[in-house]
Amino acid sequence: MTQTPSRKREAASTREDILAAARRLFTKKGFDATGVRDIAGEVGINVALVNRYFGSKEALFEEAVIEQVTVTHLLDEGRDGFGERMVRYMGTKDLAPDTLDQTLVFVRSIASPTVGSHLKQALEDRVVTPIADWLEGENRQQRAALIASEIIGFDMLRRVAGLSSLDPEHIDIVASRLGSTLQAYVDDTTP
Amino acid sequence: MTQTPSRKREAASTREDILAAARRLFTKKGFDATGVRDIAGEVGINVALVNRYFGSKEALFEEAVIEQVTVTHLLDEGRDGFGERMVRYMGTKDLAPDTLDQTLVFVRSIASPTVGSHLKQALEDRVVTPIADWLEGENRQQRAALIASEIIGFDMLRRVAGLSSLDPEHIDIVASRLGSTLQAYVDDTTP
DNA sequence: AAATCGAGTAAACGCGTGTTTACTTCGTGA
DNA sequence: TCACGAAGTAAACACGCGTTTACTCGATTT
Repeated sequence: MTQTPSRKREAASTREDILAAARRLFTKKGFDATGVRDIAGEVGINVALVNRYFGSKEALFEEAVIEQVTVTHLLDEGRDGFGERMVRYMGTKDLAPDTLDQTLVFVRSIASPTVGSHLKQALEDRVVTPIADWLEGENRQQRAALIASEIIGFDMLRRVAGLSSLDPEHIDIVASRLGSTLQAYVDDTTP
Repeated sequence: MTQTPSRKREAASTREDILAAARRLFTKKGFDATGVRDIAGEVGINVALVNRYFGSKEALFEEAVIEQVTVTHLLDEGRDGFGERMVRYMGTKDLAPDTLDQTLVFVRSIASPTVGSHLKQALEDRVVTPIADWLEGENRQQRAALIASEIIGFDMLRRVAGLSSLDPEHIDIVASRLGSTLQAYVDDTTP
């Protein structure tokens, strides 16, 4: 009597769909505020499949987010002009991204009792330390931490807190100021 | 048969105790991760009293946290030497405060579906705008937003993410760098 | 064509949450 | 002194969460 409207029936692509939906929702609302039923609903599948494929919501976060955290692609273009390049990249990002966004997911999940510590570890191991290794000179770890704090702080206030004075239309003012600040940390020159 | 071990029976001081415990726990774990039973347990009262005195957990947060957000006391000493003074103040704060800490409660509650928007409004109205009014020259709103982003970003990575390279023992290196960066925003000089 | 095994579903479980209701206890003013 | 109102308690309510169990369906394989 009750017919079951079933899905595509392709394990691999279903898994990828879950990962994609998880990245989108974790980015948008953070780990705690995102329910597994939200994710399943977005994909159009039953809730049980999430735990079937990933074991737990926490393990899904690990694979969908933590394992994707990287910063090396931003360092490839070298140290020259890093500051302004970085600010322009960060300052013109879309306010409502539909893919994994590292700053947003970090800020919105860092307070989570479940995955907060994992995010801290990822920040140290996969963000700050690679930046420190990429730098030259002394006090690399501190300078790398300061570079990260500037970028995350800026991105947080613009896109999470929604401060309109940091909108892209004012990007030129911001880019020259914040950009030269970052560059000073990169070059190890006192500004 | 069941005797009820009752409390002090003083409404005013009980209310204050709830406020104090709420500030401590909201600071430590954020709004969503703090339960009303946690707060009541810390005070040593029944859960029902929280809603009795404050109406709801959200209203309690409003009175305990939002209404307390201010930045004017940091601006009283004037613009000279603001940068280094600010960094030394921020950089030596205790890692586990037992009182309301604005940065911690902000970062740990900004993703909350319930109070996140209230915190954004408070940041704009009670932090950034007062700083902007305190500044001189052009582009005050942007410079104020950048000052706030530097401070919050630094405090976030040091105390929320727990980056050890930003510990107080390295405060001198950080203070001269981040301090002069902040001062440049205050003085409106390109660094 | 029948058997098989994995993809997908439906439904419930146990738990914790914020909130509310009904009751008990105590200090105080007429 | 005694009743009245406020302070506090106990217990349940309704709901949403992550997770698990039992089942159905359907494509592939022999």
